[in-house]
Amino acid sequence: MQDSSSRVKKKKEEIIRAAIQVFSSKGYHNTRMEEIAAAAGIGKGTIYEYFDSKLQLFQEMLKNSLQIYYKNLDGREMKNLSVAEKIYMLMEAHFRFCRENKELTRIVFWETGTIDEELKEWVYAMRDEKEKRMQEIITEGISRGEIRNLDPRLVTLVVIGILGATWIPLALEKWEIDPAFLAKQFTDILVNGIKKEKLV
Amino acid sequence: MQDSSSRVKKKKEEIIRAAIQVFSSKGYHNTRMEEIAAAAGIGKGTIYEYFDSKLQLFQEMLKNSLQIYYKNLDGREMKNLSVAEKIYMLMEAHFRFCRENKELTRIVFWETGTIDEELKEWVYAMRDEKEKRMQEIITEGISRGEIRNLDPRLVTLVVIGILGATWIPLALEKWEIDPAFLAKQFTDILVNGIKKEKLV
Amino acid sequence: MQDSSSRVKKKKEEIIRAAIQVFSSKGYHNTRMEEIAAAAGIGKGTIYEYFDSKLQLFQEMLKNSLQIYYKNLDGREMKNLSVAEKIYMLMEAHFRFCRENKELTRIVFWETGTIDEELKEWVYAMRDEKEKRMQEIITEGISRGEIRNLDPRLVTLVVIGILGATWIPLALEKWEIDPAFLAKQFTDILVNGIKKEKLV
Amino acid sequence: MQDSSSRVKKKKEEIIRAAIQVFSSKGYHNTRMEEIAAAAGIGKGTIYEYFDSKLQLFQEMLKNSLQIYYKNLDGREMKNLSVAEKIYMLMEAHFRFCRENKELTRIVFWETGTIDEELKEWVYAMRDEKEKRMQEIITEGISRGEIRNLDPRLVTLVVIGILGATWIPLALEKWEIDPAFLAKQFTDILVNGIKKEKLV
DNA sequence: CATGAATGAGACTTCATTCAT
DNA sequence: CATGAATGAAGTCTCATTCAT
Repeated sequence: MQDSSSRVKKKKEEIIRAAIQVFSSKGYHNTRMEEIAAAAGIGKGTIYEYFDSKLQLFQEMLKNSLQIYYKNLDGREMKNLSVAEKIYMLMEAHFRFCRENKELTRIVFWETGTIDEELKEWVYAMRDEKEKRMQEIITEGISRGEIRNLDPRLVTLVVIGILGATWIPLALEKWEIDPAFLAKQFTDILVNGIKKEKLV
Repeated sequence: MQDSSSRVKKKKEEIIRAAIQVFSSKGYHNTRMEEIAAAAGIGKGTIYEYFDSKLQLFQEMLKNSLQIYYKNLDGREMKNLSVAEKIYMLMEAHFRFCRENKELTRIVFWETGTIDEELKEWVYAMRDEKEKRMQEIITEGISRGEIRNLDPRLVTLVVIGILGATWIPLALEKWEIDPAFLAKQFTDILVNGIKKEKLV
Repeated sequence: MQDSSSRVKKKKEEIIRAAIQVFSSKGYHNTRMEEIAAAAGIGKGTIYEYFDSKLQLFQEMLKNSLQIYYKNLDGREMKNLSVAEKIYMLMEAHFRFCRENKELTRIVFWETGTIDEELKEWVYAMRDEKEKRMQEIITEGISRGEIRNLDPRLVTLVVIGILGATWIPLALEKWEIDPAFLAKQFTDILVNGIKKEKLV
Repeated sequence: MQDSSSRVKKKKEEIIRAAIQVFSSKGYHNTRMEEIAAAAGIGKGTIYEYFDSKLQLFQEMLKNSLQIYYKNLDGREMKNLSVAEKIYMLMEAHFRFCRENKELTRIVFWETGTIDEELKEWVYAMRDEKEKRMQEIITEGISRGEIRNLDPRLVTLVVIGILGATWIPLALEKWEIDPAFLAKQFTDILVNGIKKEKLV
């Protein structure tokens, strides 16, 4: 039972891997099930043994990818860090992910139009949670006196925006730039802007 | 001649208006020609009197929308303004556009995947030009001593990012916020970050 | 009354002339009503003032063409001629017609697939009558002792065949050959055979 | 490999068989893909697994049919025969084919309008070759002294004409006549002419 | 379990025909 | 009468999904 269950899980992962590859380069609507099957080295019909439909496969793959992405952001211990350090770590993790997982990145940031209501809710919830956590970081920074008294949502939008604008050159073009450097620069721009007291 | 030409132009505009409506809410692939025809209050075949194909209609509509958007950004005289003022005006124009043209906004920022090579070049050229103009603003600011010695591309990405992150709540959700206020806040965050000399 | 009737007839003839032109070069199914209208220098809708439908226009045109063709064959007085002379005259008339009316020729010999049952009957009747008249010539020749005791139908098929095989190079290619010479040769072959030495 | 390839070939043949049936009775333009599918006892989409388009199916079918027809004419050994005997054999083969393969005959002699440039060349080349071989027979007959000094092209046109005029009653009507008898008669007419009394 | 041949719903597009001007 | 813009029926083709092997 354990055995059969894990074998199934393995096969699903293989298919999802192939799906990421094809979906990310051609988009949902221009991808044919046959192409995914070919990329996975299996027969067309086999996909339907593991997924109900094209849409369900796409959504499972998207969920999967988002989990990997968000897990990547969450991975580190950030308890005792300053706001600047937290933002830096978030950005660095994002940029590195984009550079190292171009296909996943495209999936995560692109085709969010192709999702049905149920998944949409889940995706939005995930996004919201991410934003909420970031807002908490900002809010905490304000209350700790590290940050000027700004609307946390706006600051969050700036951070989200930076991430959203930067994945494109990183994942679509071949912008070979050090994620750490990039994060440092953006943090510098942002933090010196939102920091309450400027060092003289 | 004048007459017939302008009648055709008018009809094309009507169809494009309907196309914006439907495409922006359902996306390219989930939109059927029949729906656009219905939205335009005409018969299915009539669209083909004015456009060669679904793709061509989409592309003409996209080009149209982008022109309106970019024209909106360009509209103002900005010669003798400071960098901060220029950024403010840009943002304010963008936010107001997003609030007032939700459908157009979705078109402009969303479905850029569904474009053939020829149009892709045009779209990218337009985007690049926008980025370039922004970089020039930044670069000028640096040389004028208004801005710290930062990589202009990175600063540009922050601005683009802010615009790109903010259209979503403005055009998809009903975020009723004053564009001028929003622009002021973001400019404040950004400019105080990139400003060379900090007030003591 | 007379006036209006003759004006209508004139217009119909103009349209038919245009129809012959277009149909003969593109065939029935690849011809659009708009093309015929353009060739006639009138509006698309005007055709429908004079003809009920595309099919009816085609059929009227075909009938017209066939009448011209058959009239051309019939034109001469052949009472007191020998069989050989009659065959010669028939062939000569046919060949000349083909050379001088290439479009009509293509219509008459080509698209006979595109005719509905009613017209089909008419066309077949016309053909049959032509064959019958030829058979009569042959039969008369036999009874007169000019021709061997052959099955008139077979001889007729040979003549029909010669006409049917020869219109192609004459009307489709540019075979510039004298119709009289051609008719003379074929008549010679048919009447005398191709064998070199006749057994005494 | 062999297996799958031969299965595909078999299926294509089945579809072509159905296509011959439907195309030959309704013509290219009046035939719907669905009808061919129905005639083949398969679904509409299945045809597209084996042929790219309606046109391609038609052309492959036509090529196929022409090959069968021409192969049928070529089949026999004719080395040491007289011209008369060669013509007889050719005609007999043609007539028998028309009687036994009415549908194929209609295809071969009818719809040659619906072919694109590439295939047109092939069809014309095939036709030309057939005419050329016939001309060679005639030319040889002349040089051997069996035939009068006539233009071989004209004699060829007579033979082609006989074949072209005779397939119609054989394949469209139900002319139940012995092909051998028919060929004998036509050969007799052609070789000896129709004139009763030969001048000594 | 795996497969891929078969399927048919569904979308685009054409063009004969209509009808308001 | 003449027109051509508008129409929608009809036909081609695609591709997600099924199911017999």
